Amino acid sequence: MPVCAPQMRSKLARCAYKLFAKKGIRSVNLDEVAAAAGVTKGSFYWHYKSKKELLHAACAYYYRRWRQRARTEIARDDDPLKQLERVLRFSVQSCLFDRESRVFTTEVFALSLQDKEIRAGWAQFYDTVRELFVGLVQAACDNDQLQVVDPRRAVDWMLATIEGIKQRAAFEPEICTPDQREATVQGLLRIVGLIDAPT
Amino acid sequence: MPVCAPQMRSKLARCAYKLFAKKGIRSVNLDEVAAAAGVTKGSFYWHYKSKKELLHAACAYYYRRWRQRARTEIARDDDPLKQLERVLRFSVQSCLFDRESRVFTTEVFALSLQDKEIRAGWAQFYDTVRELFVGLVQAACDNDQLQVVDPRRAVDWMLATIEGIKQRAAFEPEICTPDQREATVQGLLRIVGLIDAPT
DNA sequence: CACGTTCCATACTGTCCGGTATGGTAAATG
DNA sequence: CATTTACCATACCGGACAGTATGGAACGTG
Repeated sequence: MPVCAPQMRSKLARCAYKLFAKKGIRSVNLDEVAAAAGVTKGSFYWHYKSKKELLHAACAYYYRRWRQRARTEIARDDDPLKQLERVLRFSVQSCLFDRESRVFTTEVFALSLQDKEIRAGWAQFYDTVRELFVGLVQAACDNDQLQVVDPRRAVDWMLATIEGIKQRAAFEPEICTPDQREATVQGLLRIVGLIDAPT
Repeated sequence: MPVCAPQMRSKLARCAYKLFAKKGIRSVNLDEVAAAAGVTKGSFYWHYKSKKELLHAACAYYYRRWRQRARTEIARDDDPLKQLERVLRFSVQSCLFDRESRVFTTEVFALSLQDKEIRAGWAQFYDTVRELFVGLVQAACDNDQLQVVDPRRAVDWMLATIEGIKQRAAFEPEICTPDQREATVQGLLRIVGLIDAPT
């Protein structure tokens, strides 16, 4: 008995992510997803029990990939501040230039407002991202490259701004240039340093 | 021949907004909207030619109301900086405490990624909001209450952060307190002052 | 009062699509 | 070789829902 279910299962998740990120989740039907993975809907339902389960898998795929890329960026440098800057640059890069990522996250976020499980998954992802950034800021502080009293607070502000920039990028393609990206990274670093002054 | 079409037309838009903002646009059908306005789908189609046209009307309703409220806040004070603070407080208040507004704007934004007209409407609204804030910042500068070299740039950052806070509020109800609101307003003012330092 | 116009209701159609029922084929197993 | 299991295809079902067809009541107008 052949055992290749894991491959096809993850392939379906990957294809689903691609399609969701291109056309929006609601306007992608399961026939398309199955076709993109080279099978039909009948066999799709052998691997997943519903469209929602597929969406979870697609989210997991996206989350995992984000973390991987962030780790890769961190590994490229030893200096804590540079590491922070690299991950920031990667994040801003995604917001400004990766339309698919924008579409996918926007759709997932919209769905999360109506669906508790989607929301829980997203919240958990947000937490890991935050902890990652907090760790980097903390390290830069320990290394005397940054002075931040409340790293978590500062990171929350920074992440909020990044989300907002992602939205703007959807409407104002003119801000999507490498120069803007660098300016944005520097601005974000300034927010980190600024925001935790006592209110 | 009775002429009350305008009333019912706007009533439908209002009810549509309410429902869209509560349950999400995609999960509201026209029967519901019609019923909420006290009519049936048949007569709905006498007032609107499609669901999309209704959505545009609902957006227009939301946009108009936002501007009205902002104007009201501005009218409450003469001091430019206080005016800015008031509009900021109103914006943050919406993000933190008005779940319906969050749902509606999130859904519209998600749809705007796939639909050119929705996007155009949203972009235009964003522009008016930005100009409003720029005007307030400018006035505060002229009044020597603020020093900002590039108000438009500063406002863009501020608005981005506000959008991000709106997202976080959906996941972290614990940040939705009056204290947090005030801290957020002050933090935003600091961003305005900070961000336009030369890169 | 006849007639057109406005506004509304009822009932229907057509389509999209998630999900299911069912059967087939290839490989592993005893 | 018979049988089971893993994996896939075809064909279908049924519900949800946008949009339409049609008719009726109220009111203004000639």
